[in-house]
Amino acid sequence: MARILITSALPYINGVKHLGNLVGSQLPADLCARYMRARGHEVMFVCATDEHGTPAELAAAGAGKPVAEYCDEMHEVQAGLARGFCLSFDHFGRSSSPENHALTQHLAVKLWENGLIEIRTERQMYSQADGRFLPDRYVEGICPECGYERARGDQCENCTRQLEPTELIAPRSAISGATDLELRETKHLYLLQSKLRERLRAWIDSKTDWPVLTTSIARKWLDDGEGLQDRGITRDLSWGIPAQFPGAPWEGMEGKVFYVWFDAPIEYIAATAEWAHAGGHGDESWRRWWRTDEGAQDVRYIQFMGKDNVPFHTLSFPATLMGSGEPWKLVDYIKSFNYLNYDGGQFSTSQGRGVFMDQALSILPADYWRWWLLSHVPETSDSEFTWENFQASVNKDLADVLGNFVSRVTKFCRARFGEAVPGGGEWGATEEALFQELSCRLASYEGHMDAMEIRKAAQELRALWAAGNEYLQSAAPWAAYKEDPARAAAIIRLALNLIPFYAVLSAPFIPNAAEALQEAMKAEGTPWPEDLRTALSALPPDHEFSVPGVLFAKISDESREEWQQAFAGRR
RNA sequence: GGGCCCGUAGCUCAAUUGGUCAGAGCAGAGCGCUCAUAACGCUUUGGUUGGGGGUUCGAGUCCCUCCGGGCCUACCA
Repeated sequence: MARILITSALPYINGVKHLGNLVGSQLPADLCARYMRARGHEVMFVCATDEHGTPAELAAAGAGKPVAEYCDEMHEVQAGLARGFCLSFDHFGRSSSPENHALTQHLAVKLWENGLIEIRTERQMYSQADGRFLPDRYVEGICPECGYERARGDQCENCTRQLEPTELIAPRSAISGATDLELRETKHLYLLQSKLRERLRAWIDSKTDWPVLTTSIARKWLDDGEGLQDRGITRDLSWGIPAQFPGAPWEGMEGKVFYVWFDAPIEYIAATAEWAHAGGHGDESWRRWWRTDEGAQDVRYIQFMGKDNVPFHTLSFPATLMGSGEPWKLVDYIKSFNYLNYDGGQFSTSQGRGVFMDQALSILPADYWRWWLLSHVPETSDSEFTWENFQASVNKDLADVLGNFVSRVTKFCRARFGEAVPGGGEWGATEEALFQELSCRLASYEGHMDAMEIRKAAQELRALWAAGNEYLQSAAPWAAYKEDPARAAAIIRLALNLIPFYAVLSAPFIPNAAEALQEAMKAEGTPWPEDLRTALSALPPDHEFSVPGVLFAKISDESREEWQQAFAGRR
């Protein structure tokens, strides 16, 4: 038994996330957590809402609420959606928690003591009308290069030229449109990542099993131009973790908070502390996951995230932990994902294009989405959601291959033998062939899951389901029943035993359906099949069961077309 | 501008990292079965691997070039 620490990139507090966000971190992380638990490993799976930053403040203002209240509400919304999708977090925390305040300040102080933080003075656009400093991309104006009127302070979308906000002609606030912008001096803490460059490089170089996608992004940042740049880790905002020593002011940092990207990954640790406190456990119970001097030396830590998050997880966050000089657990494996596109384009929050988490659950059960999303997860390149493909996958894989298998077996048994596992008869060569195939495919499934090759695992799982149908076809219990009812009983006994077997194997992908199957077969608590023959004899003769209702209803062409229209986006 | 990734059957994706005839699922065609959600099983059609050039005994895989798509470029998160 191993100890596995799993974190998913934190969903930003600002609004309901779409399916592309879900499949890019939380869902595959949940698959991993469920699988690892099923294999008997001790798992700590944490996630949280990422609540700080300018967009949260603006969204709260837009909703006419204090930002704390807005975050309270949105956290509950996101937590509810996470439950709806059966995301099995041990704890779903908040980056605004007291635990994160304390830990973020603690780490900043350590970095300061180690000479890895310094105060720098810089000049930044300030909008009097908005009463706030504006991040570069919140300043809009005319591009000095091409004359495009809606260029942003970081880059002109039209001619792709990189800009400074001060270069814009007729700059205005993207928030209010105010033009009374002025440059003001402001002081900020900078994390001196450049001093940690060689340590980070050595660490990245040691990760030989990481995908190219991950290491190449990290190396790019390490080596591009003048190498890894120091990074400002504070902002002039009111909502956030105050940039101060624990309980004491930090001279020059009055009224400033830490930058959201400094405190967000620290929340991985803090969320584990939140878990401990919520459960009444002592501090040692979370520290054994995160401190290599307090038990975490044998922990395997896996992070899940979209590719846009890679630089922060390969460089900034490790720099924070390394630079503290304290023995914090660093990530062992990063599983990063590409993007999911929607029907020939991108998901768009602003245009309402694509399916969002709340909408998805309002039209179909979570398992349908989980199966499609996981079996099409953008592992190697961007992938594409189409309604036709979704309908075909759900109908074929879930309804026809798995659902119908359960249906035909249980109904046949009920009609011929009643709702209990029939005894008698012998297993022969046909069953031997099935055992051979199942044991081969099971090993392959486990191999793919261990390596988190999710698409391949899904393919293998489907093949395991299909093997049940193949077996029924070749054993033909309906024919055997006429000549030799005992033989038919033996066949059906094995087929019935396949149902809890499938339930256990499928649970990481489709937990609700798996549970329904276990319940119907009265086989709750079935363990992972360590020995195939034992597992397929688990339901003994006379064990009662009930015929489950339709496990997966098919998606009709009418529904598909209706949804296709409904989610195509405004305009 | 710079960097990275991708392009394989009508569709969604594989191909043990340069090595047998480029494989699966879906869709299409044919046959079989009748227990089942008109479900299942078997067989089968379909590819000059985006175009062109090169290296090699051998290229989907490496190099060059062109075409098409995507991502990153550090103050959105």
